[in-house]
Amino acid sequence: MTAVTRRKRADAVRNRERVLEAAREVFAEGGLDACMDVIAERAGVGKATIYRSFPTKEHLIAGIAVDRLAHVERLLTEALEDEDAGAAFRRVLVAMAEANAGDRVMLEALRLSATVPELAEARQAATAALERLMRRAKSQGRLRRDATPDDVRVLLSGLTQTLAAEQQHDTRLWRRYGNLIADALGAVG
Amino acid sequence: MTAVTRRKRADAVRNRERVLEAAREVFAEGGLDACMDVIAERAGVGKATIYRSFPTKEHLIAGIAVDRLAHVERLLTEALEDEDAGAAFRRVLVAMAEANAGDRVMLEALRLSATVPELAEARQAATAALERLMRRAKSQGRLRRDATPDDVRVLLSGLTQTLAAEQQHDTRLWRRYGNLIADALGAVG
DNA sequence: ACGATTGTGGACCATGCAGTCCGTTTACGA
DNA sequence: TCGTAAACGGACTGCATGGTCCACAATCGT
Repeated sequence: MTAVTRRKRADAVRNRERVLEAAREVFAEGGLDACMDVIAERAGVGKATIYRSFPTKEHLIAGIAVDRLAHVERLLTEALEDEDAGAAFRRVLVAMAEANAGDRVMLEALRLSATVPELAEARQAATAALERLMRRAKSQGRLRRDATPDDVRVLLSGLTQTLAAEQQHDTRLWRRYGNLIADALGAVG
Repeated sequence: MTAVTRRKRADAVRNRERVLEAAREVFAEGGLDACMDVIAERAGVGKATIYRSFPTKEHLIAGIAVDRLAHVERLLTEALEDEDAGAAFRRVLVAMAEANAGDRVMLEALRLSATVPELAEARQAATAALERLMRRAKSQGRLRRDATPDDVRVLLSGLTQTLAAEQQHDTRLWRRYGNLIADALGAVG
């Protein structure tokens, strides 16, 4: 019963990273329907190895989404420092749209937050940050008063799915749509 | 060699209609991933019967999309009669958003227009009508000059996929987003 | 250096689904 | 009414894919 705690083996850690990276790429290219064999191959790893780090495909997807959400939250938190909340809001929207060029995973994956608590938590945090930024922009009269974080999610998510499914990689296009959405929500900036 | 032309059997015609109706319902509820067995069951028909009218699943989907596109084209053509093209444009957008509540098929199906010529044709016609309406709205200064029919498609399509996937049935919500998109494109009306 | 233990990979299994086959049934025309 | 050709339905096939198993290999603590 001497519970000797051994640290995780080096190859295991390395492979987990490789899998995540490969999954990001493959899902970005082919959507969430991409199959596990392809990811394993791209990662240069057996299929079973994936399942040692992620119990199901959904967990793998959620893992990626959690990372991206954390990134978005960081963006939002920084944006809160900006004097001009309207401009900051628009900037974040455009940045998110740009970042999602070729990455259709995150917003599509949010439906898993019912299944994966870790994801639900990350989502909660990001939403809260967005909420704060939007409140500030409204108080400065730079945002439609009835605009909600959910509006952002719905409009961006749809945009992402559609453009990504069409293999659209032109960054200017994504930036343009980011701005259109900002316009829709009445962000002056 | 006496080529006696017999008219199609009544049950065949009836079943084709039933299949289309069932497919519309099932796809609307579960998305295009819904499987053929379910559609057959819902239509009260054997699976093979579906394949007698539609050679592949894609053709079935395209069949539905063609109908809807024809409807949209009618809407657009009527809208062209309106004095105020800006208001008419907004009205059509909202109508399309409303009509797509619970029906995620049409815009998602457009990618099949490469495969099914009939669909490509219907799409072409609808796009042309939309183009005319938008040109008119621009000339009246009621629409952003850089707005394109493709913008409408991308924004609406995304919206549809996202809201429908979330089983959102509140019509007011769809109407609201239709208006948001109209705002994004600078439709004054 | 070496044994205990953790990790690996690819063959394997189970499942779900698009599409086909064929013996049976039904509508049409005379 | 009756013969025939068209239509039917559900069992069946083939395939793709998520997930598991286990004999073997790499790693870590001593």
